[in-house]
Amino acid sequence: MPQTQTTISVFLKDGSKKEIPAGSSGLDLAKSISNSLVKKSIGLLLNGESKDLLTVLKDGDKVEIITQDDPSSYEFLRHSTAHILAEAVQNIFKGARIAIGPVIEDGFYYDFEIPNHKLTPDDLVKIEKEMQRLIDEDQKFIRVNIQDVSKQIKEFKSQGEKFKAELLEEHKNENPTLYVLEDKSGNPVWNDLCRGPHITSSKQVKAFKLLSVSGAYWRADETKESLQRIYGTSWWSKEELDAYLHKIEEAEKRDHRKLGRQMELFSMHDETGPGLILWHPNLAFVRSQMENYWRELHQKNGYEIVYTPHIARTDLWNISGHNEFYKENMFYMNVDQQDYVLKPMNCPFHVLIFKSTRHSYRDLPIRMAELGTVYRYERSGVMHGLARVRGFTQDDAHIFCRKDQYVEEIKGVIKLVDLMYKGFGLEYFAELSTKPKDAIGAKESWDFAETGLEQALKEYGLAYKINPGDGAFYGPKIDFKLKDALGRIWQGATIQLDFNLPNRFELKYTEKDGSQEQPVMVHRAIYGSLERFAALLIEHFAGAFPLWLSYKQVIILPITDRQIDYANKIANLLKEKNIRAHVDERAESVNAKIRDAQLEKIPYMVIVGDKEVKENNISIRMRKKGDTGTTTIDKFIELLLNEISQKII
RNA sequence: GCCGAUAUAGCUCAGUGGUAGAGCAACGGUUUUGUAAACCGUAGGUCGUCAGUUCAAGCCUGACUAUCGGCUCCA
Repeated sequence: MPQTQTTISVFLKDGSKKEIPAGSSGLDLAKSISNSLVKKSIGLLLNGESKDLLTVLKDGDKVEIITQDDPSSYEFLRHSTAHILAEAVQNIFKGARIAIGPVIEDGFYYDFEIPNHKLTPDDLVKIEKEMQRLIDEDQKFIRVNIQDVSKQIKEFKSQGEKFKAELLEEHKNENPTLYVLEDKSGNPVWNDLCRGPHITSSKQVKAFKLLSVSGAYWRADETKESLQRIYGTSWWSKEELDAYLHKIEEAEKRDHRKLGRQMELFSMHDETGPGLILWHPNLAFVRSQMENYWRELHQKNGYEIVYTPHIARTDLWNISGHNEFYKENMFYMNVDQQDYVLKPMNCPFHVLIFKSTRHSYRDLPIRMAELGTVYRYERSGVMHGLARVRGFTQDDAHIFCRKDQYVEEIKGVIKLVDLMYKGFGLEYFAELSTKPKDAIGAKESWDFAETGLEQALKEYGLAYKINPGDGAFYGPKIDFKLKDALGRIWQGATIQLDFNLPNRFELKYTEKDGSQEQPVMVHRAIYGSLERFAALLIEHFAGAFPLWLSYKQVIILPITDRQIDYANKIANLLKEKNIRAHVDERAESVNAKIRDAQLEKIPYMVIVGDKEVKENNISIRMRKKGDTGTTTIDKFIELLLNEISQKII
């Protein structure tokens, strides 16, 4: 008699085998393991793919139960919260059409086309209320295979859901599924075309918040429909949500634009125009330290420093191709019936310097560096403090080398990047961007350039990620991303290969055998732009710069004006050692002086009263640690000089 | 550039059509202080710009400019 199989075997995360009744779902599996697991179970990692908890398991499946403790569980939650958002929006705004609603870092968004209504922050409150109502209704997420695709497309179209119809048409051969939300009595109340996976019930959404509204385009294409986007976040508990909101607040406090005003770092003015920065003394000092450090390391590492003008005749940009390919980003001017361009890049000038003498193979590599200020027309909506501006200074350099030197040169740049970032205590990681679709240049050039970059990364031993198709049209690149104190990512150094300019300017050098060869040209920047890097430093340190970058390093606070002379004497001793010391001579209480110094984020306060004068010592208060007691002036100077020279963070 | 919001004293913000307000900062005075804010007083504004509606506009309407949240683009 043939036996029907009544049990199946699945393999758990630890590799162990588990027998369960045929037809069991992931939830059944969890139940068979423990009750506490059931409570925390959210979804499955089934044979390496994220799946609903209710997915029916098959014999031989590898199953991992995703619980709330697992970071990937938030994708289930947030994606599902996005669906509830969409349902709520459609309940409130009849005729609203839904586009897409993906999970993003720490949250989600959903795009809508809402005829005749512009969403306001007040609407978010209303929508949140409706979402809460839906959550409380305990709606079930039911996965349904779309059997008849053309029928479903018709249905979407008849409902006006043109975006969903378009998406389904596109994915019709990928076993498309629909997620239906059912109310308590099992009646379908809403659905969305979706691959899933989802949580099982709306009730699992314990803590969510809608954060902002903004504009977006259908398929991120500005020629297509303009949509309204709602951003939100969602967490397993109120505590988690509060912690997240607190983190956002902390980030806002560090915003370099806010600190820029508070700490008198920089300003911008209507009279100068947008995206043009005025560096005030406090930040100008940070910049000069950045520049000095840069100069020192570049000179030590075989770079030669050059200066080039801010404008050049359009002729130059015609040769370089910028006047053709970069036109919409350039500022033009006409003087004495001559056309000039405000430089958007430094490279053509460096190329001209290279070209103005003949080069032997022995001369190479030539590494030419400049802190070059460039101007680029940026569209009006994109400016952002120091991080995105129209005038900025690049720590630019161009390396002209032979093919056989190329990999070593790239390794040299990586080493310099590593060295420079150490001075700021910054973590970073690398990304390799390869040939894009609209690339120019021969395939051999691209292959040479890409394999060379990759080889350099490997030989240097730096981990990297590949971004296929993300290179510049004229060559591949390595990007360095910096991580700040809050874990946020900033664009840092970039290394780019350029086969375009050597061609256009017909660059040559003489080889051993007398033949004329074209040099390889590497374009690189390590800070990227001094403006953006300064923004990063402000936010990373929350304005509390390390000693070597601080404009005011020490402030001396006499307790009464009897100690002013003594305070000035100490200030002079410090100044003799090139330590930037100031005296707060105001007729304020010590508490007020301390508070002001603390708000100014001055690293060291020296407090002197009658006691210190009598004992010829000083009392130190550190910005980070508070009162650290008394010490001698000599010891204090030694401490400071060490901290400065070591660039201690 | 696009979608949406905002623009009041140096800064942060209040002010729903009828004589422009607060706190901090600034300035003057008093206080001489021991580890995050002493006290009193003075001054400071064509309410982003330009037009319109109204007997009357910071407030309503429009255009422009800038900023903010995004999109797109990017160092």
